[in-house]
Amino acid sequence: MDSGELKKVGLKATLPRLRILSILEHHTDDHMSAEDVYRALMDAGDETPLATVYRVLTQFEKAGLVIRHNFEGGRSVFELDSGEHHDHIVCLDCGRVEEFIDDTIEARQDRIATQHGFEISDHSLVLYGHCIRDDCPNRDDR
Amino acid sequence: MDSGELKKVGLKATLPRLRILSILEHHTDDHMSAEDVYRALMDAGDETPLATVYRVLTQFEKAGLVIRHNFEGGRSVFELDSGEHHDHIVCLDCGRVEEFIDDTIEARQDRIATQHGFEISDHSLVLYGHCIRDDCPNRDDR
DNA sequence: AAAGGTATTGCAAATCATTCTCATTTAGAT
DNA sequence: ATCTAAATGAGAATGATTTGCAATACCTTT
Repeated sequence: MDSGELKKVGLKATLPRLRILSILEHHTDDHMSAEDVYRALMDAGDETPLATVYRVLTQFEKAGLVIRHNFEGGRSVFELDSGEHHDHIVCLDCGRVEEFIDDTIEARQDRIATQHGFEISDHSLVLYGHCIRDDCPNRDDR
Repeated sequence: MDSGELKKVGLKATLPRLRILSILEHHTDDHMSAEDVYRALMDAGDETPLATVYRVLTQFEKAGLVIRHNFEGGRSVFELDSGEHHDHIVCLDCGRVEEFIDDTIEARQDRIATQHGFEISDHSLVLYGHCIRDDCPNRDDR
């Protein structure tokens, strides 16, 4: 168990925290909602209540272990902070999330912020669209 | 009253809708939450319930009159659709919102979406930072 | 290895933003 | 002026997330 990971950021290595960290590390989809994590715990036989999942995820966020995203639809998704910043493309049909980085865009953003008298501390760029894949239930609506 | 505005997009010109449209048009801050609109109505002496505000704003969104944004913090903000797409810079201290457009970024986004096999339908680019202005209560925290 | 103090958990209830139900009212057509 | 479908008002319902508090588990001290 990587209880060291937790202590390193000043968090006690408790069972719920270790379990949730492990799930975030091993799950196929990097981007999980609190509900997703909760269900993954259940599937693993751990009856950790949803409230604890939220609490732990928020602690992880504060500690810099995870990043919280507010994609469309009101619910938050969390991903382990790999240290490398990136932006996202979200499929509105199947919910698939892809990551990308574009240095030109990054550079432009900084310039724009400066021009407007802002000291930028963070940014969020999310492209929403429809992915062209067989396994995507391309909705006919819209 | 611009009841024509509403009929043009296929909405009956009802009192609540006219009032809310008027508020969106005349308010100093272009970006208002449902709660903001609700309070503005109250201040004007109209006791339109919050539920109606939400309903009307959602109808306006569907009709293309307003755009809904999901900035940080879970709450949605609405702005009249001027027809010209733009992105946002939000000050984390005073909440001020500025708008900008950058053609280079726009073009890059399309390219990235295509490269990833996505047909882009929308995007959201929000820069979060701290603005350097006297009237901004530059918090000492962080 | 056992004890103690404090952070953390579990549970249930609370909160927040937003949506829905349904009876009543109203805009706009006849 | 009348009628009908659509819209509103009021309050309850919902879904996501947070919080209060008593019970429990870490980690340090002995």
